[in-house]
This record gives sequence, structure tokens and C-alpha cells, in this order.
Amino acid sequence: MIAPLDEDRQLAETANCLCFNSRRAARAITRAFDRELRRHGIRATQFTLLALLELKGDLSIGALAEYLAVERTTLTRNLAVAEEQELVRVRAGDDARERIVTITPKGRTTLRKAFPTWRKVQAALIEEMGSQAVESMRKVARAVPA
Amino acid sequence: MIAPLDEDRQLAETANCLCFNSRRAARAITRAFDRELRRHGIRATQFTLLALLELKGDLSIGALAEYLAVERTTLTRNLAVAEEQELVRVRAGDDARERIVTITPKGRTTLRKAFPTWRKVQAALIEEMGSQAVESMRKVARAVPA
DNA sequence: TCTAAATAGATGTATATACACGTATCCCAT
DNA sequence: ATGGGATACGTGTATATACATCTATTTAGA
Repeated sequence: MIAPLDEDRQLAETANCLCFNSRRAARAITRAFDRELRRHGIRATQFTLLALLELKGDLSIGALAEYLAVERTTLTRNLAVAEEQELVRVRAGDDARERIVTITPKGRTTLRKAFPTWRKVQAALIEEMGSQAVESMRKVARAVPA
Repeated sequence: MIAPLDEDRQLAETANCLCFNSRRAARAITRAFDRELRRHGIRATQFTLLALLELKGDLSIGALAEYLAVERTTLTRNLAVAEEQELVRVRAGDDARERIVTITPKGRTTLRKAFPTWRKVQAALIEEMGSQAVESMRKVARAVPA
């Protein structure tokens, strides 16, 4: 048995890589949600967007981006898709630099219909991953840098 | 004080959404790694790819996809980028249906140079998130469905 | 042996993500 | 009042991701 090279021993640390592990988890979880939400014509990211708007009310793009911890420019692209599907509407704010995002009636209906599906997938994943997983995931998400 | 509508109380559960929280964490963590790895001309996903190839040796696309828990078709696109940058090479296998991915000398050099940067970012994030966060993240990633 | 099912990938299409940079608007200090 | 910095957002470009579907090759069964 030949001992691994020192370099390879160090490299083995990368199995704990926060980036690899967080992305891996996000991919698998997203696939699970997208697969089921598909029947409602939306993706998990759009469900998140709609739920946030319904809970928080109208928000500027910047404020929305901060809540989601997503780059503002990313949100702009995502909103264009959601707007095309008539799930949200974007209008000018009092401050002419701002643009305000509003959930549409169609967006609200879609959200209501999709909610039981979301709940089902969430419950199935908790069943599969263990109930601590949710709290772990929440802790990690909260601990993560802005 | 008006009590929230029953519907809104239910909707508030979505703050615990595994998809939202996992994606949010992955975004923030990825931004942190990408920002630093940039100087080496690679992204976090490519670092992961190179480290895995260096540790496991040559792998077929399918085997690699399984390790990474990424769709095969996604990996095909990612490999095209890495191959363009001469970080990996893809060749036919004995089974003519298979294609085998190999890390190139340039890929190996890049990996070696980027490793201290990876370590630095990983350590900084652990410092910021707390050491339990890493174990939580690992548990979540392992618990996640295939 | 020959063909049908299974396997391994690639491609078309669409969304998600972020950085560098550009534009419009606001606001404050002079 | 005005000019310059700060703020809010969009665009160009590139990578990451996945599903549906297609092609090529292997393999198992009649």
C-alpha cells in the first residue's frame, strides 16, 4: 500500500468544499421542486418570487434582490421571464429611478394552486433528509455572507 | 391588530423552503469562491471538476456526472468550456459510446495554484458561518436525493 | 445471426446566475 | 441654481443548469 502523496491528501479536503456541497444540494433540491411545480407552469425560483411578493407586498427591484440574496442584474432577467408569463408586473416608482414589482392576479392564482404541491415536495424532502435538515439548511442560509 | 389571513399564515411556511434556502446559500457561497478564484482564471465549478479528476483519475462523463450530482447534459456543456480552456481533455473510451475525461497538465497546474485560494475562502467562510455550518452543509448534501 | 432494447452522449431550447459597464435620476454642497 | 457624487437600474457577455429529444453503440434474446 503506497501512502497518498501529500498533495493528494491536501486535495482530499475539497470533499468538504462549501461551494461544491451547497451547489450539489441546491441542484438536487431544485430538481425535486421543479419536477412537481412544472404542472403549474412555474419553476421553484418563480414560486419563491411569487410567495415573497404575496407576503411582503410590492417591492422595488433592489429590495427584492436583497431579500432573495440574488444579484440585482440576475433579478432583472428573472423578472423579464415572470413578466412575460404575466405572473408579475413591473412599474415605475415615485422615485423615477426605481421600478416596483407587483404580483398579478394570475400570479396570485398560480401561487395558490402551486402551494399544496410545494408543501408536498417540502414534506417529502424532509422525510427523505431528516427533519434536522431543514433547520440545518436554514441556519446555513442565514449564516452565509450577504 | 388584525390577525393574518389563514392563507398568509400558511404561506409564511415558505420561509423554510429547502429550495429557496439551499439556492440562496449556494449563490452566496459561490460568489465568495468565484471572486477569489477569478485570478486563476477559473470558477468554483471548474475547481471542483479539476479536484475531482485529480483525485479520482480519468472518468467517463456519466461517472463524473454521478459524482457531481449534475445532469449529464449539464456536464457536457461545462466540459466544453473547460476543454476550450485546455483544463481537461475528452477522448473516446474502449466502449465507443463512452467519452473519457482527463485533466490536462495545464489543468493540474491551475489546480495546484488555485488550491491555496480555495483553502483561504473555505476558511474565511467557516470563520464567518461557524464550524458547525460546514458539517451541516455536508450532512444536507449527503442526505439530498440522487 | 440479427434485431430490439438498453446504454452513453450530444443537441435544441429555456431559465438562472453574475460581473463589467453604461444610463438615468436624485440629492447635497457650494 | 448647479455640478458632481451617489443611487437604481439595464445591457453585453459568459457560464451553469435541466428537460425533451435525437444519434450512435452495445448487448441480450429469439
